[in-house]
Amino acid sequence: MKKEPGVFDQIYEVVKQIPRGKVATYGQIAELAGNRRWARVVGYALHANPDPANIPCHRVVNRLGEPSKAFVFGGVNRQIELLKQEGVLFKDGAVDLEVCQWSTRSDRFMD
DNA sequence: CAGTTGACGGCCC
DNA sequence: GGGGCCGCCAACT
Repeated sequence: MKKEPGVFDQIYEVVKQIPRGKVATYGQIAELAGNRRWARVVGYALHANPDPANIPCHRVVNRLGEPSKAFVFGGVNRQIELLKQEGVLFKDGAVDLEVCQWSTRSDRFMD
């Protein structure tokens, strides 16, 4: 009985593909998952986060580059600190998307 | 089965 | 410039 890969699974796939030291926005994940309209679904999917061990939800931020309040898994501060440890640049509590927003294309150029 | 919600995004006022 | 509303789709109750 295999469960069909629902929208959630597709989103998880994308999130798991986020390289260390980078972050992605809900909208971007939704788009990579197949539809950018899933932005809300993405939030829901990460909220469910059935496998946080493989789903770096802390690398997922809103379009502002800030983790949501509900992100709190020990403190929003905790999340930011973790990202900083991965090499993510921060801008007054928010991720510097200009530099750390994950891009499938830029990732190729990273070499 | 139907209604409500939801860790968002974008546009309008 | 800031705030509010709607829209999208799926999952949850």
